[in-house]
Amino acid sequence: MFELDVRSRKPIYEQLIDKVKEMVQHGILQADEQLPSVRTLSSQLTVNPNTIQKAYRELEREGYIYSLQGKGSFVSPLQQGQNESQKAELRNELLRLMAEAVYLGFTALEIGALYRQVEEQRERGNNSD
Amino acid sequence: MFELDVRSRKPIYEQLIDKVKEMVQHGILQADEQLPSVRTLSSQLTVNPNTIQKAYRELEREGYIYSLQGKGSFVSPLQQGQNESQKAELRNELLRLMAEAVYLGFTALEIGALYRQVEEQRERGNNSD
Amino acid sequence: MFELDVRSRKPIYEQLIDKVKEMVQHGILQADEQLPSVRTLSSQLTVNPNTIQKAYRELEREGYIYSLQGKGSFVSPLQQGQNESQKAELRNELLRLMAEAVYLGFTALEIGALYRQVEEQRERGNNSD
Amino acid sequence: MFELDVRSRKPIYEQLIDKVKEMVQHGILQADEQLPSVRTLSSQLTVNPNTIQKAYRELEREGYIYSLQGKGSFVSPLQQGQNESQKAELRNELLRLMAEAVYLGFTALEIGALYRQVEEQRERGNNSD
DNA sequence: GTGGTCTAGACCACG
DNA sequence: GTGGTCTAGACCACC
Repeated sequence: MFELDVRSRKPIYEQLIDKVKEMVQHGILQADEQLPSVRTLSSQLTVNPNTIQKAYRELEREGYIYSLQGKGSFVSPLQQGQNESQKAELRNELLRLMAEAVYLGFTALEIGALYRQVEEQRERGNNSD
Repeated sequence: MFELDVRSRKPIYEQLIDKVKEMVQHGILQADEQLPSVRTLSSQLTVNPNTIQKAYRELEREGYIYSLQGKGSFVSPLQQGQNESQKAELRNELLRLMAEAVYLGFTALEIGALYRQVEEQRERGNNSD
Repeated sequence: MFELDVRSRKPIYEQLIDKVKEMVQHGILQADEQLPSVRTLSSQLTVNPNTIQKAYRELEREGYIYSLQGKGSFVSPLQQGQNESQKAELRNELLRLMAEAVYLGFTALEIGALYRQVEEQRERGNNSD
Repeated sequence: MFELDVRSRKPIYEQLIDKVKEMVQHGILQADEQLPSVRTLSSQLTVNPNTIQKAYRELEREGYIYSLQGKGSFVSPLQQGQNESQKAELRNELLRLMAEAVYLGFTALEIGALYRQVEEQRERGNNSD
């Protein structure tokens, strides 16, 4: 289900966060769908439970998932228009990366193509409901 | 000249790398212009010389600056069309952030605006020669 | 295990890099085998941890080793056919040294013998699995 | 005459040493031919005289050139079969580089081709006497 | 003067 | 436990 690269320089818990976000964004994980438990995922991925815990906690903080005491973790329904500070931070990151991309020679066309790629993946996910 | 946040979670040397890149990308630092010496910057920022050196070394590795032995560090002239692996990595990062942005409700217009903002800053830098 | 010459003109971290490469090339260190930790090696060699870390970091950059977060450093399995720029640089170095060797009177036979020596050490290492 | 890369990480004096050796090995500089004076070369290359001095001193130490008091520096005639310690050191360097080359996937054919390339350049130089 | 190497030792992030 | 970051400060190589 999740594929992690333990050799990567990126911390495992961050990789896990990104994977879950990606699946939520692509509609692979639907709203209110239950996520695997910490214990299950830990043994499936042969990763320390604390690492899974840390990823879930961060996903909850960012509003991607919510947890019910004793029941488990679930995907949050999309709530657009909130998280203004989160959006501001993301905007800065995007600016930084775009500036670097333009400097390295990316054209407006290439960047536009990246955007369209994102849109397509999103629609494909939504149609498979 | 450079403003650092020593309390940030982002390492000082990375903050410095980003600042220098930004100034190069915006044309604030021009090609072949000399950067402050490791020692000078170290005392200006009250940061250890090794930390500055680490940042400069990474900037050199990424092709943003070069150093002349016994003379100091200088801004590299722009050489587009190289660093293919660097560009591939950047493309992935951009995809990831855009997907997150779209999910959080950014519209195509907003993202286009970010791109135009990058372009404007670049032109403003180049015109101030 | 490793012998260093602290009085040599060659930096300690470079000596260490060369030693590790040699042991990997000769099969003394096998793929996915764990290297001594930075701290352990540091105290064994009575060399500062930062110096060991610098060597390990460069070895990782060159693809000879990889590190698992919180677990340690390990020998990379051999992946031929990559690192084209690395190979190009090496080719130039070899050309330079061979030209010097020929000038100093090395015969084709002697140089061929060196090559066979390399091959033999490699096979001896692989057979001792 | 000499082309130096001041941006290279390799010290200028070493680059100069290599260039002179190369020209001697290829027969471009003939035995007993006079080299440019330190002062001349210094202004031609816009390099510090001390740097040229250092290169010439090292070339003399290695037996590539000799200097006559007040007259200048001259190319040494080839004296094969001497410098045993020099040859031993060179043999070690060659072994080290070849081992790395083989590890990175160089074939015996490729290495043989490098040797033939050296031989050809040598003959071309000798025929142009 | 410049950057490069190294030490001694603290603190943090990750698992 | 592991490696990663940072400081304070010494010494060296290069120009």
